[in-house]
This record gives sequence, C-alpha cells and structure tokens, in this order.
Amino acid sequence: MTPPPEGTPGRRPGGRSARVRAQVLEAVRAELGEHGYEGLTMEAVAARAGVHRATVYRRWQDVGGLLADVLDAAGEDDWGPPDTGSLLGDLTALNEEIQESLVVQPSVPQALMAAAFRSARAAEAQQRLWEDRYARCEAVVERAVARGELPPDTDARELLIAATAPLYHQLVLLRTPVAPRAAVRAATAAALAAGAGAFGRSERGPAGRPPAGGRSVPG
Amino acid sequence: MTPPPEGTPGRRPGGRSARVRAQVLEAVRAELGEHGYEGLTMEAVAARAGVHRATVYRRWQDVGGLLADVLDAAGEDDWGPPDTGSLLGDLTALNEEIQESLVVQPSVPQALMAAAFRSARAAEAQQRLWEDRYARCEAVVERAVARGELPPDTDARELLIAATAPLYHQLVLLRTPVAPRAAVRAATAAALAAGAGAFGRSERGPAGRPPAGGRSVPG
DNA sequence: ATCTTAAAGCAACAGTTGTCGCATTAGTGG
DNA sequence: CCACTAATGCGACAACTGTTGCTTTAAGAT
Repeated sequence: MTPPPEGTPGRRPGGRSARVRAQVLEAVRAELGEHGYEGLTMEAVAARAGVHRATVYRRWQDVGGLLADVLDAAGEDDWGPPDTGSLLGDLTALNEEIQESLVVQPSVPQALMAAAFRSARAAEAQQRLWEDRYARCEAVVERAVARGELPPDTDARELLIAATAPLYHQLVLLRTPVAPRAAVRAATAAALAAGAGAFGRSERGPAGRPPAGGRSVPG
Repeated sequence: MTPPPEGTPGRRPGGRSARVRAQVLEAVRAELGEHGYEGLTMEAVAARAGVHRATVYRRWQDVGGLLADVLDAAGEDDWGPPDTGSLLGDLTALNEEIQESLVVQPSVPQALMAAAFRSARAAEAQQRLWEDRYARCEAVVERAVARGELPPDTDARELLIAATAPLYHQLVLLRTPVAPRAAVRAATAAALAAGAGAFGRSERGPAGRPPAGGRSVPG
C-alpha cells in the first residue's frame, strides 16, 4: 500500500520516494526469505534497506503494512494458470506449483499467510491476492467446459477450491509432509466430483447425466 | 505444556501450582474469547489470572507456550465424530461442526491456528491436536467401508482431508463468507470421489468401473 | 539557477517487554 | 508441629519498540 495516493498533486512519486519504497520492499522480501515471518522486524528491514527506522514507521506503520504492500505488489505480475490441454492436467500442474511454493523453507507465501493473522491490513491485501489468483484460474474451468469435460453450470470457484484446498490444508495448517502424488490425488478427486456434477450451480446435487468425456485418471 | 513433568520426585503438582495453572489457562481462554489472538499479551493474562507476570514468564516462557498448553488441554476431551448412519451424513455433520467453530467471532480455533505460525511450541501442540482429531474421525470412514459405501482400500485420512479442507481453506485462509450449503457441498464432492475409488491406497487412480464415456482428452 | 516543500534523516523520549536476584509463601515429608 | 525447599511474589533493570519535533535533503516547478 502506498500511503500517499500516487496521483495526488503535490506528491512526489518520482526519484527518492520510489527508490526508498523499492529498497524497503526488496528488504522485506529478503528478510522473509532469510528469517521467515517471525524474524521480520521493522528495525532489520530499515537497516537492510539503508533507510532510517522512522521513515519505515511513517510510511508503513507496522509489519502488517509492509507485508500488505508486498502482497499488493505480488498481485501486479502476469501470472496465469497452466494450460496442459486437459482439466486434470491443469489442476495437477496448478497443485504442483502450489506445493512447490509452500515447501521451500522458509516459504514467502507461508509468511504472508501468517501475517494475515496478525494484521488487518495484511489480511485485506491477502484477500485481494487470493481473489485475483482464483479469478485467473477460472480460465481452467472455462476451457474444460468448452472441451465438454465438465457440465456447463459448474461452479468454477468451488471446483478450484476443492482441488487446491487439500494441499494448503496439509502444508499450511496441518504442517504435515505430503505424499509426492498428493497434487495428482487432490486434482483427480476434484475433477472426478466435478465431472459428476458435484459443483453444479443448481441446488440439486450430482446431476443425473453421465460424467462427460475425458479420462478420469492418467495411466 | 506443564514444564515440570508431573511424575518427577521433588515436584509439587498439588495445591498452588495446579491452581495457578488452572487460573492462567482459564485467563488465556477468556482473553482469547474477548480480544482474539492479537489481544493476547502475557501482561493481560497474568493480571486476569491474579498472578505475577514473572510467574507466567517462568512457567510458559511466551504466548506460544501458553497456547500450547491450552491446545494440549483441548486434546484431553472425549469428542467423537458424528454418527448419522451414512457417510454423506457424517461428513456433512462434521463439516457443520467445523464451520460453526470457525465462524463465531472471535474464534478460539482460529486464534490457535494463528498462534501456530508464531511459536514452534504452539505449532507442535497444534499438530498433535490435528493428528488426534483426524485419527478419531477415521471411524467415520471405517463405518462407511463396513456398510459397503466405500471400497475397502480407501485411504481414510485423504478422504477426510478432502472433505474438510475446503471449509478451512475458505474460512481460515481465504476469509471468505461461505454459502450455507458449503458443508454439504464439500462433503458430497469428497464422498462422490471416494465412492469412485479416488482415495484408494493402490497407486492407480479410481478403480472399479471403467472411465465413463471413454473419450480421450484432446491435447 | 532558485524557490518551495514533500519526504527522509536524526536524536531524544516514553512505553512496553522480558529477565534477574532476592524475599516470601505454602506444599511436602518427617 | 517443624524443617525443607519448590514455586510464587516483588521490584529493579536492560533491551526493544514505536513516537515526536526538528533539521536536512532533494524532487519538481518557475
């Protein structure tokens, strides 16, 4: 979050302010990568950024503010979901990406989730990021529907959550090591349920129609 | 966690120590209920328990230690999963319990999960609690298998995680309001996938019936 | 170039947090 | 009832955290 709204007249988005912001955000990421969330202090960030403590406090208030800014910056990339040609392939690849980002130690995403518990501002930023990511992933479902792999009234969000939630649950909440094939397993289960109409938008459960096309599982 | 192992000779588990512990743990729960996790300070807990600050620091070290003790105490109850007579009913009822405990504000379970991010000791205690709860829930799957609702080689833990993860994901991580029928939806999807053999312990995916339609995925 | 003024630097300060040595209390065993 | 000592109470203290007023720097405009 850039405290001074960038467009306001009288502001100075150029030169130093921008430089300081970049230095500080970079320092935050570096500290997160080295010491994780617990090790993240305003003091260390300021020192690493080569900036005075008071400056960091004034612009970002607290650790939550710093992370909120990092989160917002993270949402500005051009990430898109994998496109492998099949629903199961897409979901599996997506899960593998998720798994990879969560198992590295220390994991920046993990740290950001932790931060969301401590700071309301970080929580809001985190929510925006989730929303953005899941929205982009809806393309996966739309393609599957277009291919005839899924019923047209499939609730994309619900399917995506069902597919990805187990990995987050185990790696973030349960903190359990996951089996190597966990990504495929979760993707398979979700795809299977979706094919059977479990995520139809109509209030009725699994539709009466037979699961359309698509092999349900790889070899 | 009770720092002095209860059985050690020379210790004094009776009278005052036990009383102080009870007062402090009760104070922690009360503070959690009133101010949530962020509002939980050693100072406030000590004051509420009518105990000196130094005592709390000495016995529990930090906030994480306090919550670890609360978590361990929580695992000593006689909770068991619902038994409704069907797999879908059990999973749905379970999800509704979960949902209920997570939506009340402030939610003690949420606070405990938040704590697990901050303190290694709390994280370990949390892990023990999860393990205990999921282990107890395996009864649900065993009953379903006995009824013939599920293939005998169903991996109970995987099924349970698939069924419950979406709710945790939305309520804890995404912090999104969930549809009233979310509990049933997630339970249905998991039960459906499980019935099709998606959680079989053999390495092959869904077993039993051939993939419906048999059409190959374009790609 | 020069002026104006956001924004950063600086240092002193108050509030909070965690630690420590010592005095006091109260279980426990004789 | 008494002696022993683990555990708590107490208060002083250092370290850390965040705030504030003032000074200095440098971006942007004339």
